[in-house]
Amino acid sequence: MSQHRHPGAPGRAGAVPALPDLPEATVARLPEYLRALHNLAETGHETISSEGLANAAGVNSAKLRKDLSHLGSYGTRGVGYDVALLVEQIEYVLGLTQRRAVALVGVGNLGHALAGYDGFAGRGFRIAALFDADPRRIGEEINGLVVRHIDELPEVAAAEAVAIGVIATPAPAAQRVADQLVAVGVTSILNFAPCVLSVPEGVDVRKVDLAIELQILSFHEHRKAALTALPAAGGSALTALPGGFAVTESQEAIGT
Amino acid sequence: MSQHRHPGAPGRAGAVPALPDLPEATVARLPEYLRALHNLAETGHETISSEGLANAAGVNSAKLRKDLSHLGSYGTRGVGYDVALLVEQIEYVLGLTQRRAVALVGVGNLGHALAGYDGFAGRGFRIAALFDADPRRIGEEINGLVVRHIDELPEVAAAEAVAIGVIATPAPAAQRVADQLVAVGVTSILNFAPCVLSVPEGVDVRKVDLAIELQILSFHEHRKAALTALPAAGGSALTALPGGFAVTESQEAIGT
DNA sequence: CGCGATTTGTGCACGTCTTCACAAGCGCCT
DNA sequence: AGGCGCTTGTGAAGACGTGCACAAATCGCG
Repeated sequence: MSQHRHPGAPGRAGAVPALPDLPEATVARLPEYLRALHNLAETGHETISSEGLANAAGVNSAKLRKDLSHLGSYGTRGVGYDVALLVEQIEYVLGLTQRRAVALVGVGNLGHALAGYDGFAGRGFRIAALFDADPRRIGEEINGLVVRHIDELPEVAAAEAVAIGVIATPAPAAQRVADQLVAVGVTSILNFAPCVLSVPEGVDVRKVDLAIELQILSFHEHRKAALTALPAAGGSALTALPGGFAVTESQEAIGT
Repeated sequence: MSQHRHPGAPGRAGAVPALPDLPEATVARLPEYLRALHNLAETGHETISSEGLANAAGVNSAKLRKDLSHLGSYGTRGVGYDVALLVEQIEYVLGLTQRRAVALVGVGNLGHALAGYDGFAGRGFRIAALFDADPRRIGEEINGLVVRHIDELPEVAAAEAVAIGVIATPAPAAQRVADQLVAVGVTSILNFAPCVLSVPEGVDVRKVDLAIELQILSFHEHRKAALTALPAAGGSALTALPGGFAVTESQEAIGT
């Protein structure tokens, strides 16, 4: 490789290929690749093939190569990818070269856990402040941070340059909190409340709903049970049949 | 509608249209529709148009109609959907007519929060048991459940008919736990540990990684900053340009 | 009873994502 | 130096998901 010195380095090196606009599906996978690469780096690998990285990240190797090709050509044919270089590239593209400040709103059950979760610091983020609306929670200290009242958001957000807001409140409070976050200039929100947020254009919202994940699993569980209960039936016959297949319900303990 | 009485009712009614195989994207949205429908039912709506439900669920109305059409025709033209009927249908398809037993492994920071989260009970699930490997945690009571040692998993899983496992352990322990869950017949796993699990075919794994969600947001944040910093530049010029656009980094507090 | 307003269900076209398969490139060994 | 094996990067094809736009169906009203 002719160019072994940071083709698109984050820091001061001039030649940044700016941001290619990546397919959204690719963006969603990059963090997984990054995690896998960090693991590989710790276990002493200096280079890794697409096959190897794909396995570590749980994806198809062709997909991985296409994903990485969108960032530019950082692999070497016959050898693989330089782990350190790739880490640097992905971190740059994801905007992780600076530690982003996160404001966490809602210090209930889940909020507590998030505030105490140490997985953030190691992955490019810093919880800058905790907020809640319940007076009884104000002043409480969690993991070295004091819980402040949500009305103090404007001052704190400005002082800490908060870029990302995390909502861990009950659903009824979430929209109001979202509005407050948007009002202080936050343009990215991670929403744990089970409700839809409406935000102005330009603000990104990602939603994580634990019950929804379980319900999706439940569907597949239901489906697997139905399939094992009707081993030979060829599908087509099932579509509109009125004859009762009440069986599908009873079968719960699966293959075992 | 000629057939207004539960065309594919869950319970004892015979004529179940079995499970149509839904597109995965549709399955992922059904829980959101379900939540919205429950809200609507509580606010007294008996019927709802695709437009109304789509708004409540945060999706396009055509998409919603197409999704629902996969379950069969449960709407009335000129009127809309019967809320109660639709709830029943979706709950049936998702396999929520029975309360599924969930085993939660790992009662650390996050596990504690999940164990205390009351959003599960109302949405079709029942946390049947808590497990951990740390002897200091065994015996602790959370939300009315006692933490047991992971080695007791086989007995408990059998007694409680556990169908779904939730892994909230640190990453290094996750694969081992997954193996143990699979060994006792669990075929659906929700994984909060930041690592890839390998499981036999037929076992479904869904992953939730908080840091990944933040990193995806970070990317968009990075991109938005880059765009506002280069308002007029027409994209094409940026692709390979060596001239330094170091600006892209500094711009943090967005629009506002 | 018929008509118009309303809303569902869907055919179609388009864009995105995935996967295969292979040429081009690279390093190593002889 | 040359050839061989390995791995990347990508063209092309197919699967999948989305959204428009409209025909078909239903209700309510005159």
